[in-house]
Amino acid sequence: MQVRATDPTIDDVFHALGDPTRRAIVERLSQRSESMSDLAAPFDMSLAAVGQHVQVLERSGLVRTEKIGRTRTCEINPLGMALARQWLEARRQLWETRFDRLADFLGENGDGAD
Amino acid sequence: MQVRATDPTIDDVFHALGDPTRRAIVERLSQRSESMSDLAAPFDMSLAAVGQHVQVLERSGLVRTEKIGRTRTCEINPLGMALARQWLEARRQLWETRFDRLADFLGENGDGAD
DNA sequence: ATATTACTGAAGCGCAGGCTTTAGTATTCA
DNA sequence: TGAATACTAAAGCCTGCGCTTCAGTAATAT
Repeated sequence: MQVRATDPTIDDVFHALGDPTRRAIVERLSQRSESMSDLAAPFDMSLAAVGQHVQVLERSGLVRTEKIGRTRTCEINPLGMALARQWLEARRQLWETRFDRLADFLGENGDGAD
Repeated sequence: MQVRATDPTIDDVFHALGDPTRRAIVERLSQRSESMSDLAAPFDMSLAAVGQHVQVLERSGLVRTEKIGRTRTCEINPLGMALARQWLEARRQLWETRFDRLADFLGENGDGAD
């Protein structure tokens, strides 16, 4: 297989999570690590297709794989999840800060003045 | 405009966040609410294109809009962010629980036995 | 009333991306 | 050693999606 060495970007992560099949793969692997075939079995598509999804997930830092003998084991890679969480958290903080400043403003000036 | 009444799904949210332009829109709106034209100005694409992105974001519960007179103001809708965060958090908990159980197992059995 | 502004709808174009199939390559089993 | 297993690489198909343009509507400015 061999997946690129460059660090995953936020774009990689969210693009990867944008596909429902890939999210389903992440959901499965969150519960237990699995071989390619076991992972692919429940999906209504070819093994090759699932393999392509796993490659995308690997490049995005959401999944890590290791090949031993002829079977490749897939497991969750926390890095990708962390990146996604950080992005969401940063936006939330910006937005909440703004919201708080508004609340402060209303609290200082408009105290029960209706 | 008029965006559908049905509740946004996780699929809606992550599909919406999968596009870099839409994430950039969310980033801008996290800092300040903006009219359509102001929002679109910095992007290297037509107003219509940005409008389509805003529709997708609205359906996904990431953005809320209100039209007053002829200008439509766009602002962050916390719902979409919350959905995304919840999904990530649920996966993280599953994965961390597994990790902890492994640590417990190693702690109970393999204490300094190398 | 006319012109300008601010969007909105719809049609169409081109390409990325998800899937399949086929044909491999290792690895393990008998 | 030959057969089966577990992937993997590559090519091609086709749909969806991001974008454009153009035409239209409604609100505001002159």
